[in-house]
Amino acid sequence: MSTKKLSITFSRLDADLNNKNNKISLSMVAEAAGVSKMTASRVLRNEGGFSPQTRDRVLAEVERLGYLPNRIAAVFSGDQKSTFIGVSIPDLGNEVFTHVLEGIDRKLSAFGHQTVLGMTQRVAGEEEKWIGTVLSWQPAGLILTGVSHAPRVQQMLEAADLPVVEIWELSATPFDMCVGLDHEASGRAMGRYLVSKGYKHFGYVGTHHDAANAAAARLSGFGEAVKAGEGRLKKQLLLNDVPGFYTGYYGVEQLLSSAPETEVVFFQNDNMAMGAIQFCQAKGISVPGDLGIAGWGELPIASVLPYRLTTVRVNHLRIGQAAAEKLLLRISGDSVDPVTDVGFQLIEGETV
Amino acid sequence: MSTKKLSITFSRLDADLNNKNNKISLSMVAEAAGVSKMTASRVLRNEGGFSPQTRDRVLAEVERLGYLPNRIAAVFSGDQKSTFIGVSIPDLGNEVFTHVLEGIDRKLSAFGHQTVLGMTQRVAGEEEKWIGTVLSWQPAGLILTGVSHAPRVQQMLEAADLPVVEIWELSATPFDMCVGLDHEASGRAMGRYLVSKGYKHFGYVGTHHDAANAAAARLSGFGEAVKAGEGRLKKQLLLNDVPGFYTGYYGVEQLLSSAPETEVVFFQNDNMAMGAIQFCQAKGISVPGDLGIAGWGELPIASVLPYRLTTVRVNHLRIGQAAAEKLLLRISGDSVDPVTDVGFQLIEGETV
DNA sequence: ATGGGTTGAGTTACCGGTAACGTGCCATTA
DNA sequence: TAATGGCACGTTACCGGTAACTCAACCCAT
Repeated sequence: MSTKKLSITFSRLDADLNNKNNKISLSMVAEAAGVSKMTASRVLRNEGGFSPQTRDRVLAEVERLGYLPNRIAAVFSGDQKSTFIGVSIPDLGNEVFTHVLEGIDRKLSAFGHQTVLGMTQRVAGEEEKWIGTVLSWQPAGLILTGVSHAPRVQQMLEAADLPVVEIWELSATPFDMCVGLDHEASGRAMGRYLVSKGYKHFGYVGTHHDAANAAAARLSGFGEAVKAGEGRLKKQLLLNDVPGFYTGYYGVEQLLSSAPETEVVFFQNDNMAMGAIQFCQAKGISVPGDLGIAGWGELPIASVLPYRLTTVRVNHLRIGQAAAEKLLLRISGDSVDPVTDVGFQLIEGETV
Repeated sequence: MSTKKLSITFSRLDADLNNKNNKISLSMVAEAAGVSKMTASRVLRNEGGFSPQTRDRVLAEVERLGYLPNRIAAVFSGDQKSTFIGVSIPDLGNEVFTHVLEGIDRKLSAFGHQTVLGMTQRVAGEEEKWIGTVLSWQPAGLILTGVSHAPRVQQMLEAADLPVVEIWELSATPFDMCVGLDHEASGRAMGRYLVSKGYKHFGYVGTHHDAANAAAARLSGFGEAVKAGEGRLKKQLLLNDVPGFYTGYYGVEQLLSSAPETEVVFFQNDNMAMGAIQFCQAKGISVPGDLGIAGWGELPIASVLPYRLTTVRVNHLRIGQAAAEKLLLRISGDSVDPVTDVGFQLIEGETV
């Protein structure tokens, strides 16, 4: 009996004096409720092994003291994994990825996970650095944009041994799991469609920025289809700038001045295509009469046009959701189909 | 000497057998390098108190074993704060906030912090729940959108005792710090401008969604200016939908059918204004001849129009950057001006 | 030769939780 | 009645680092 009292006294000192911050800890709650912190822990995790009265006393003290659990400590002690999911996307300026991100975060947060953002690929080597940092926080999983990573990234991911979803591009041999679409096929589809429309002289305007690999794959598929259709891809313009309205505007201007015989231009994305349309309006070039214009990615913004933009529809939100779903399934131990192809859809608009 | 060997042997057992995951821990590195883990810790933090030879041996083992530090443990042991910054924004669908977020993340990541995303305000009470969760991760600071929070949120923030920046709206008495603009003044400015253009019959179309308080403040300022200018704000339409093209399109249709005498409409944002312009084009209503249209927020997308949209320019990126800067300053202990007004600028376009 | 400061370590205790195990107490049951 | 078992807790040890302290060796000045 006397030992017990001594123990309580010590516990009080421990709980009240030793916390550096003035935060309420579990032992303080436990002490206030007159139980051991293990019992308090059991109550909070609803693990069983306590009486209703004890439960009520503990919960009352939690409420009264405004106790907030320290998840850092819990992770540290427990299963060694946090509820963080690291999500790396190249850029938020690109509207496409904001939709992907939204899809991801909606799904993740619904299941008690937190998105830790990483805007990488603006600078080379940034992804590698970011992955190192985020791994040091013991995340439950990662979602990475793109399928090509630095060799050291591969190593780190293997060592970390956690679920990883690569999104945007598709890979037959993903590192772990993969959600995206066949960009090359989408470019090919657009190429074939434009060939079928009778065009002979093709142009392409894109950038070096962005998820460049995916765009390059689209261009490759496009070029292939054009060649197969006896057309000529006269000019491929790759600007060193972000893909947006302005790059589209000036890109098409530049392309037309060096290859005026171009009949139709395929753009890296809808934003650029719309910049081009604005250029044509400003210069009195009729679309599609004088010049055909095709975009990629079907942004809702394109609906501002009085006519429908010819483009490729991709369900961005679904990419994000599917990626998050795969990750959650893997985390909960279910077996998961490693590759999901969300596909694409050619939108036959009125600009070609 | 024999004691030391024993200690090493024990340490090996400890390091190799006791780690649940197969991860490399600091003690394993230390053991491999033949030093204590404290020394290894000193080397890794470059804290001094070790010889160059020891340093090299430790770093070599770090490299060889692919050691990744466990920040969770470090935070737990050390100063009890992580490098996480919780960022709550209402919605990524709204392009405005993606720019804010980009500004935040760029700045934060440059200083070694991680953005933990929270998409709240879609559902009431969501913010409160999110704050509880994110606080349990011992973040270094928070950035919250909006200045009105649930009472429990106030309590939790006070208890957590960390830097908080409220963004978007301005508050004379912020919880801690504040970056934004005077939405009411911006609405008033637009109202005055439209009055000065000779309009008498005004309309407004917005939504209940979104950072509703800010939009409501704009409407309030707008209505005040209209009244002061002897104009009449005939119709205020508040839709229960997300503010975007479609809501703009159908909103203006609905407004005109119930108040056809309206001469000019102020929209909650540029997206809606552009939807309205599309409606007008489709219906043969001349802008600004038959109907004036004004937006808010100056989205780059508005540059697609052959004429410039009358709107209010806000430097979204700068809001994010300024918020991040304030937070970083506070974290590093500097004194910070609690309120930053990023201002706004009326863009006199060609749509009124 | 002695004392004091510096240098390069090692030792101990602890952060706030949780897993694993131990321990009274009471109700059953053989 | 004694053995048994389950319930409601308490104890201990530990996660992977770091702060604070200790300690031996060495250098230099007295």
